[in-house]
Amino acid sequence: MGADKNTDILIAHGIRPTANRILVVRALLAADRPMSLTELEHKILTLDKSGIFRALTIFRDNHLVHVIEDGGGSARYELCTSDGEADDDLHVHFYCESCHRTFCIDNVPVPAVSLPRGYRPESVNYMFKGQCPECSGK
Amino acid sequence: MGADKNTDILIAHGIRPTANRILVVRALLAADRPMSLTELEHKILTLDKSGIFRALTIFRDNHLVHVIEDGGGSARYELCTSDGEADDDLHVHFYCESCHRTFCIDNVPVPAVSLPRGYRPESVNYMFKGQCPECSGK
DNA sequence: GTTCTTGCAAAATATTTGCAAGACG
DNA sequence: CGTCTTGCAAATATTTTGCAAGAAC
Repeated sequence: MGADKNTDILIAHGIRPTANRILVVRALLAADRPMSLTELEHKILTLDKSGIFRALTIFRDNHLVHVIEDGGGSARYELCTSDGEADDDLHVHFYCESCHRTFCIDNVPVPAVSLPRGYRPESVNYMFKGQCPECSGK
Repeated sequence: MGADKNTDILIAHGIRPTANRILVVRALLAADRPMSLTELEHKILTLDKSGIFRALTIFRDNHLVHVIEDGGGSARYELCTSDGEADDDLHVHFYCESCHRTFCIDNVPVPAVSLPRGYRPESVNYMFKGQCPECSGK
């Protein structure tokens, strides 16, 4: 194992741990909610958005991040908590239409449904839209 | 009631039935799956995309269409089958990553979950991504 | 005539790619 | 040296708005 936790995460997923990729992993770890490309761009000032995008693309292909579409017209990325390709750490998300943040409802797993014959699902996304606790009280 | 079914749908939702809006309703009715703005633009040649967009915006505000985000980076619209604002006609959707179509899984309703206190959901979206029957066989 | 709607253009936002220079093995 | 990565720019794609002309009430 390497000396750095973020480095280990990358290596464990078969991704070469370059300096930029470690920055992206760190930013995702520090965030407590799924981040959009633009949000990451503002958070990682030393790295161009195309660099972040390419890192995220690799992460997605190597099952290191989930991609979810919120209702705000942009994709969001969050680190997978499970190892491997199972993607079995899925939980419900909530997009607040007032503050435009996307929350993880960590303790609410995505309920399973069975699909008709022939469909081969590879990922699933259960997303609410509405008012978050902070905004619904205002 | 008016003479035309599409006109009636619009009036029933409190939307003035202009010629362009009737065209958009007709296109949505004719499609058997949720349509993106671009798809509708190609289908309705006589109407500019901003006109379609504004019609869809009104439809959404008046609960005549659902908006779902597929995995392909664009929003899709489908007619609500229920009346009123209940939005209780929700079903699961499936986005095919090969042919980039979005399917309604009509006979699979969205399973309910309970959210933590404070969240005020207004809509919900349960979306699979993967291979559709047609593409998974290839 | 006042309000609503339309068409065109263009702004705003988001995503993705080309390419040459540099880093790495 | 050959491959992978980076940074900058720019091309795409999508969504949204401004505004003047026209239609509806």
